[in-house]
Amino acid sequence: MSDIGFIIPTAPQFDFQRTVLSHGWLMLPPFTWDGEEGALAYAYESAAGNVLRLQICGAPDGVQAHLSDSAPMTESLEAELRRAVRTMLNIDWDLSPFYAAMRAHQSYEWLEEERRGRILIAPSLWEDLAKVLLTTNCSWSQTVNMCRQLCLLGAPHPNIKDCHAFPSPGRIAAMDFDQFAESVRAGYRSAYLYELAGKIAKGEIDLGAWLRLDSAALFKAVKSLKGFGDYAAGTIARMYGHFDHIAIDTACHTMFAERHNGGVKGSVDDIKTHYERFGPWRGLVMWMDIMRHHGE
DNA sequence: TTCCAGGGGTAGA
DNA sequence: TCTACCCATGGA
Repeated sequence: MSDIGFIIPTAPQFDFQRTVLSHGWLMLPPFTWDGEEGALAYAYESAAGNVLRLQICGAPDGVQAHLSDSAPMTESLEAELRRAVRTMLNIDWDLSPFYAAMRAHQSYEWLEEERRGRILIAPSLWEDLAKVLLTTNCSWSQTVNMCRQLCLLGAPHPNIKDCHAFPSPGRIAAMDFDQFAESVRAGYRSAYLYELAGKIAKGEIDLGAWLRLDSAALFKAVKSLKGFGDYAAGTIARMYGHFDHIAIDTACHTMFAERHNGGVKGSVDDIKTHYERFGPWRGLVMWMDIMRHHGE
């Protein structure tokens, strides 16, 4: 038990900042990112129903986490928070086989050198599903806006203004649909989101079981949800450690055209064919290509 | 005004 | 399986 939080040791290949910056998730509440301090914060709703502001920073040979709102840290809460941090940063991924496989390919040395490949996710699959749905068929700025509005429906922090946890499925399911849709302003996506929340709340979907599925089964399960197609299922699969699908969206098309296809837009089959050479790592290589391309 | 963004559902061939 | 057409929203 400690008021200053705890440290989770990490393997040498782990890079906190690279993980946080692995995609746009750090911009979506209840995450906030302080780039100058290198601190990631997350409004976390504990199993006991308390909303806490969890702050996570890089530390020598590990990551350090603490509650920035002086909330008391009990032993069981610390265990819960440790699990959440491990999940969010995908700390338990072993990327050694990925780096080893990529040594056979030219122009990808930077992956291992820069310890890239680890991806930031939410503490719950429900939250990631909801967020991925909010990336479909809209600009990124709209995704951020919709997510912000969605989060306002979550349980509020007791003494930090405008700080809410991500809304639980039950919290959404308990709302009137029209009120929900008017709050989130997610267009036709609102119905898909509301339906998903309802199914989880009623126990018709067990996302805990989904976490134990293999790549093909998880992909299929996500695609069975309304509003989730190849892109969304591939994105979720990638975030949960399965890289044998390519999540093709406009960002992928743009990157592929400019980086691999002489500025000409390629077909979906062109893209799939190009990445086949990376076998089970193809989905991760494609995403790293996007991130690399984006950073240039 | 039209187009489009980290797409996807559906009807009809 | 493939193709149109439709879907709410907000910024350009």
